[in-house]
Amino acid sequence: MKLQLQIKMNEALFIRNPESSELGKKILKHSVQLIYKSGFETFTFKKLAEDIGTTEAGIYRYFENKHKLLIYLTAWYWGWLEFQISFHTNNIKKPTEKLKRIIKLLATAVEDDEKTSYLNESLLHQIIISEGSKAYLTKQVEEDNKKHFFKPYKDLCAAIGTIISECSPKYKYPKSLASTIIEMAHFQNFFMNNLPSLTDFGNKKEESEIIDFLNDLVFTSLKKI
Amino acid sequence: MKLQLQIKMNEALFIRNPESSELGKKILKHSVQLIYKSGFETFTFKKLAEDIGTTEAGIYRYFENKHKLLIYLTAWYWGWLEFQISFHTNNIKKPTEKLKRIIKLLATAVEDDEKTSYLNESLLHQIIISEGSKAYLTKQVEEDNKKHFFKPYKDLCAAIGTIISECSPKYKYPKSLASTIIEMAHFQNFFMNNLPSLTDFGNKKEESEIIDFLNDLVFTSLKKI
DNA sequence: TATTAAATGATAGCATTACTATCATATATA
DNA sequence: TATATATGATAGTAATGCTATCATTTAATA
Repeated sequence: MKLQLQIKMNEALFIRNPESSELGKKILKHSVQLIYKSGFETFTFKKLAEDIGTTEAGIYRYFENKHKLLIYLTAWYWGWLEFQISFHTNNIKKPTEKLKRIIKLLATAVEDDEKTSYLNESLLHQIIISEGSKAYLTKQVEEDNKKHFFKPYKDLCAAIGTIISECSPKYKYPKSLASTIIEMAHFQNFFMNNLPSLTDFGNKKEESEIIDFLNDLVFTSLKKI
Repeated sequence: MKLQLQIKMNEALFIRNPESSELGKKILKHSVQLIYKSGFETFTFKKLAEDIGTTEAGIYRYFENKHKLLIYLTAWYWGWLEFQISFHTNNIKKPTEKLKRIIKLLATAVEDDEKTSYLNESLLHQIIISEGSKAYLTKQVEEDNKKHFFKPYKDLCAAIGTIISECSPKYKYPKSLASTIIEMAHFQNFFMNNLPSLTDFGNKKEESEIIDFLNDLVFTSLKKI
């Protein structure tokens, strides 16, 4: 039996559901590959269409513009990650242990998940690191937020915040610490690989070091209480 | 006597030095205003030219493209901030006290500095919050880094890292903690104002709360040793 | 002061981007 | 078999991201 993981996406993110057709799935798959390869700035629907072997107009039937597509991809990723987290922390009682596993999941390069053949999670993870914050660092953030485009991100953050509070009920900044962990899991990775002098991981360049840093950061903050 | 603060800029960032002429200074001033008002994505040299009352070609004589201009503005800001920090922490002996003042400077909306009439530091600070990371979150980051475009940012980070090490010589992640403080001073501010559920500052929306959070984060990390 | 260099203004042009519209064709469904 | 739906093919348009040219103003220098 092959399980099919379906993440429920906000319908306002697309014009036609890309998961509902072959072309749609190709759009997702190839956009991830293209953005991964050449970055979001140089990514265009024309190049994507050529890559897929369809026409520009064909892409526009699915997504209004590339910004919506980026938000779609990031939202999908956060939804997928929250599932991963709930899966991998299932049956674990100790909140501190839960939090440790979450940090590891956040900071670790994921393997491509067979359950979703049209989205390469490993590449998507890299895209989130380099392009993810561009989804909300815009002037439309308020508008986009009103349409709940960032719900998966906020849900994940809230979930982590709750676990932080379970670890230390008196800790005053569970949500800010949660968003700090999420962002830093990615930023420290980007810095390590691109501007290594901004980190302490320049020599070995191993994710395990980022995990150690985040664990130290989080658990000293929580233990003191 | 009126002091004139001049920040030495990397010459590869511009074609013609914008600080060397009236038009150049107008470009800096108006680009800050325009990017602040409508965001970096919708910002174009054409709009900037219209705003100034010159022509597109005129802008291109100073900056190769808007990305270089953004890097210029961010580099200027980091240089300016490092000066602010060395000024405000001058004569302070205790490294922990230094660090506290730095966190405050990082997280506080600056007042416009009369010393540099052509750059509004207060608006620039907001631009750094919303657009700053776009300067390096690109595919050219390696190339740009080789040209030392991010030196002011890295210098600031290194300086803060050094102070962290003075506070706690055995702390293992001074540079990563430094970049975390810098980034979070800005991200938590952006979140507080735009996606408040990602923070614990949604009610009051005061910078002082971000400062408290960062102080807690940093000094629990350092004290435990 | 005359001469020359440098900076700006004005205009044109061109390839790419970011779309929208239309019509034909293939494919699925009722 | 009729009909809706998805895709393909092509065209077109406004804005973007430049580069080039020439005239004019301003500044530097002989």
